[in-house]
Amino acid sequence: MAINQKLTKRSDDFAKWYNELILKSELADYSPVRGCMIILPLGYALWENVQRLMDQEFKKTQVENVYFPALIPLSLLQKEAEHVEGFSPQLAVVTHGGGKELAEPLVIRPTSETIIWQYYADRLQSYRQLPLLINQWCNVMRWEMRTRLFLRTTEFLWQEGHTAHATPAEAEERALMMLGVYRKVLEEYMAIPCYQGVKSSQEKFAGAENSYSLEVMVQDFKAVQAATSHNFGQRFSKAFGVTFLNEQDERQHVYTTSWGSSTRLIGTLVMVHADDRGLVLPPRIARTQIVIVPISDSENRKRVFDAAGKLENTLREQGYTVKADYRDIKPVHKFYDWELRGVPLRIEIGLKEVTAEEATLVQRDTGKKMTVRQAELSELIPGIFEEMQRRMFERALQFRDEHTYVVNSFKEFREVLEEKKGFLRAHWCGSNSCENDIKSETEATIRTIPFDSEPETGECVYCGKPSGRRVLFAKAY
RNA sequence: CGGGGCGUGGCCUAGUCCGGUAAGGCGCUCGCUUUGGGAGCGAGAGAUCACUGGUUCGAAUCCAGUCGCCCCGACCA
Repeated sequence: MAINQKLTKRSDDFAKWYNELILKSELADYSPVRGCMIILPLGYALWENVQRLMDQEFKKTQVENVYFPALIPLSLLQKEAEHVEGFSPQLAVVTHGGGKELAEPLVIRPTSETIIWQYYADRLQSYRQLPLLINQWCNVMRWEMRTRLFLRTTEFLWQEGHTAHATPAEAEERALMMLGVYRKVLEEYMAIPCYQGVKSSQEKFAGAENSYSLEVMVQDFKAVQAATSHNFGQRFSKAFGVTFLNEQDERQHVYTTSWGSSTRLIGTLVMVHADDRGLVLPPRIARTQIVIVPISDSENRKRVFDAAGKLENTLREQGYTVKADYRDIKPVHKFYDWELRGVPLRIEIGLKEVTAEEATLVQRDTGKKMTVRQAELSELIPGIFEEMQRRMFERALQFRDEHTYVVNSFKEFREVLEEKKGFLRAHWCGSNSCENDIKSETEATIRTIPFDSEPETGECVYCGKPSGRRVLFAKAY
């Protein structure tokens, strides 16, 4: 029970605030294994909502769900050199089974490209079977040196989509299409504004030809990569021999993509919207959209509770997720409790309201309080939620834009990063060495080369060589 | 793997310097009074003081070692 607990302020200690918030709001808890977490009902409900919305969007693009095993023979992983090199430091390996040492070690999947393309190598034969569009919802493990609840855990839940195409253009189109799906879910449902763009060659996924990502600014001005989409070209199909006969009766390797998003989204949601009172959840993603708090003395309890119950049923019939809180504790405890848990709308109903057939509404994001006639609720609430959803997005967007700076020299780069933090739009010559030097000197990395970055001649902020466009730098989680 | 912090009822902490057989607050259970921004009184349950070894008549406390967790950095979604 998270009653009577005060939260560290964001401005005092952001990391502490974040951890306390996750634990106190009961999104998740620590587990016996370092880096693994227990996702509690509230956290899991948010994940289920993300899952449901995303799954619908995937299916609209003809993607079907599958399930591949969690255990992958080590040798399979080793077939794509760059891929295994990228992942080997992070692998969890099973060496024993049934009390005996295994002939071949099995890795717990860090991602499933290898086992999937190994399988389809023999199944794909004709262009008529393409495109292959599959996705799976599962857990993966990547051994992390440093973990953080939701944002980086050793085991996490995610979806990984995998597609195979007959042409490079189709693969590219699919990689971008799925990035668009992620963007829609983040912006429209989670109220999280995203920068979208392509990763620099050093930041891209192990084995990918091109990686795209959504980059989000959270309240301590750092960047979170919220979702990624990769075009692998023929790298995996060549490593695993995934070929088909095209319309000209020619044997050809397929072009593959993969795209993923994870429970990290929950951490991002928290870091973008939550405040010093607790979670702030957008109405479209909240587990409980409306909480009803009856307020009464013992004399009028039945009357008030009955009215609250009636309201609860009405609102539920209208399709909202509603919780009426009949616990025998002071109303003010319930206020703090549900604020901590981020419920978008609270309806207070006491003798006053019952008598006047009114209801008092309090909006979580602004704290705005208003008293309205109960009869008006059904037409008012959709507007309140729509406005809240829009307001939360706009607020996050404004925050992000206010902390995104255009810088033109390395001196300015360092100063702004040091003093103002946030994202930096700067020219970059495209060389790995400048990227690396900037990283080692400032901790900032190229988060993305944004799609909306207009061509613009300039000089690399580090070496002064010509550059054709600005890229986005930031310190990242 | 480096740097820092911390392990004492479910939670937060005092007690550790200076050894004497575990204390307070919160929460929990029961009863009564309360209920519009963190209520009150009464009764009660709940602890191998992270672990192992040592010193001692006696260890939460001293000594040695081990383990675990969190935070900050290097690796990564």
